[in-house]
Amino acid sequence: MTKDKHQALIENFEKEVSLNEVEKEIIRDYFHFFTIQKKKDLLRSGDICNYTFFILKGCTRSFNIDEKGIERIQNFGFENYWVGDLLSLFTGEPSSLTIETIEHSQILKIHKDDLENLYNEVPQLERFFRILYQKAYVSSLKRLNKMVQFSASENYNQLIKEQPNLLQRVPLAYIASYLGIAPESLSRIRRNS
Amino acid sequence: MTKDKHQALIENFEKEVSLNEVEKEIIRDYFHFFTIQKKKDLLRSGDICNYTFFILKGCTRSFNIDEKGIERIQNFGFENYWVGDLLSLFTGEPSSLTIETIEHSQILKIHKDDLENLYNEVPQLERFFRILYQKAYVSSLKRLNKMVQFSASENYNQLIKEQPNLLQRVPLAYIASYLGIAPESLSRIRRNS
DNA sequence: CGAAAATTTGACATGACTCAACTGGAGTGG
DNA sequence: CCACTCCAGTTGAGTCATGTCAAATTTTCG
Repeated sequence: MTKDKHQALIENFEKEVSLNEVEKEIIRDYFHFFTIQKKKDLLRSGDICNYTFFILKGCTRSFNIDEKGIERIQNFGFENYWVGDLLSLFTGEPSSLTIETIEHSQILKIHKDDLENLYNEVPQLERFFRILYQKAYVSSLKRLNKMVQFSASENYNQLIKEQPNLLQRVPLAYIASYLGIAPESLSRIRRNS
Repeated sequence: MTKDKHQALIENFEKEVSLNEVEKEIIRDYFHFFTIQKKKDLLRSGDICNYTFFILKGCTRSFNIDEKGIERIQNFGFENYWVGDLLSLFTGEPSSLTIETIEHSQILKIHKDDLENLYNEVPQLERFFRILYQKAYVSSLKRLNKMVQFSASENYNQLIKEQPNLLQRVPLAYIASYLGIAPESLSRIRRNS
C-alpha cells in the first residue's frame, strides 16, 4: 500500500471545487513531488518564478533584500500553504523574492505552462486559483492595516496568538524580520510580555 | 451632439480586452451614471458593498476607523480609477470601509448582480477584472513593502514624486492618514524637505 | 468680516534603531 | 569527552523618528 503523495493537495482543491477521479488523476500527473533540505532555495531573487509550490511537509520563508541591504520576510509557508512569487509568475519578470526552506520539506510543484494546460483540462481550478488570489489579496490588505495601525508589540502578541506554533518552528530573528523590526527590539518586546 | 458619458469606461476596458459595438452598447446599459457632491459617501462602513464604481471625474478616499478611533485612509480614487470594497463585494459581508468623495464627482456604477450578468454577456470582462484584481493585489504588496522598509519621510517624498497632483487635490491631513502618520509629523517632514 | 477648519509650531514622552558587548547552547574536531 | 567555535538571543547605552497634547497661525468659505 503506497502512500498518496498528492492526497493533501487534492483535499486542498476539494475545499473549494469538486473533482472526479479522472480529474484527480490529471492533477496528480501535473504536480511533481520532491523533497528538499533545510536552508535551500525554492526560488532565488533575480530568477523568474516559473513554478507554484504546494507544501506537503515543512516550512519556508519568502523574503527580499531591501535597499538598505536588510532581509525582509514577507511570509512563511507551512503544510498546505501555496508559495511562489505571484508577481513574477504573472508578469514573467525576474522575482525580487527568495524562497528558502526553514526545515527539510516535502513539496509539490507545477510549472506555470502546465498550470495553464491544467486550467484547460480541469476548468474548476481556474476558479480555485482565482479564489486563492482573492484571499491572498485580502490578507495582504489586512496585514497592511495591522502594520499601520498597531505597534510592533501589539503585532507580535497577535501573531503568536494566531500562530503559536510559529515560535517552535521559526527562529526569533525571522519573526522580527516578518514584523519589520530589529531582532533586538523583538527581544525587548518579549521580555515585557 | 451628446457627450458619451461611458467613453472613458470603454477606453479603460479596451486597454486590456477588445470589444465590438454590440458589446459596448451592453456595457453602456449596465453602468449607471450619476453625479455626487463633495464630502458625500459612496459606501458607508457597516453597509454591504453592492456596487463597483468607476470614477469619471472627481476624487474619493476610502478609509476605515481603527480600534483607537482614528481614520485610516487606505487609498484615493481619481479619474479612471475603480473603487469599492472588494472584500465586502466578494464575501457579501458588511464593509469596514467608508468611501467618501473629496470633490464633486461624476461616477459610473454597476451592481454586483449586474456585473455577474455582464460577465456572461461579455466574457472578456471576466478577464479584465481578474487582471484588475491581480494588479490590485500586487500594488497592495508593494505598498506593504514600502511601509515596512521606508521611513515616513521617504514614503512622503516618493508619494509626491509619483503623484504630484495629490497635493493640489487632497488635504494634507488625508495624506498623513494615508501614510499612517500624525498630521503634525507630516507638517514637520514637509518643513525639512 | 468672522467662524470653522486646516496646518503649523512647541514641548515633551516614548518606541524603536544602532552598535557593541555579553550569554548560553549546539555542533565539531581533536 | 573536552575545548573551541559559531550562532541565536539578550542586554545596555545613546540617538532619533514619531507620537501626543496644547496653542498659535493660516486658510477657507459662508
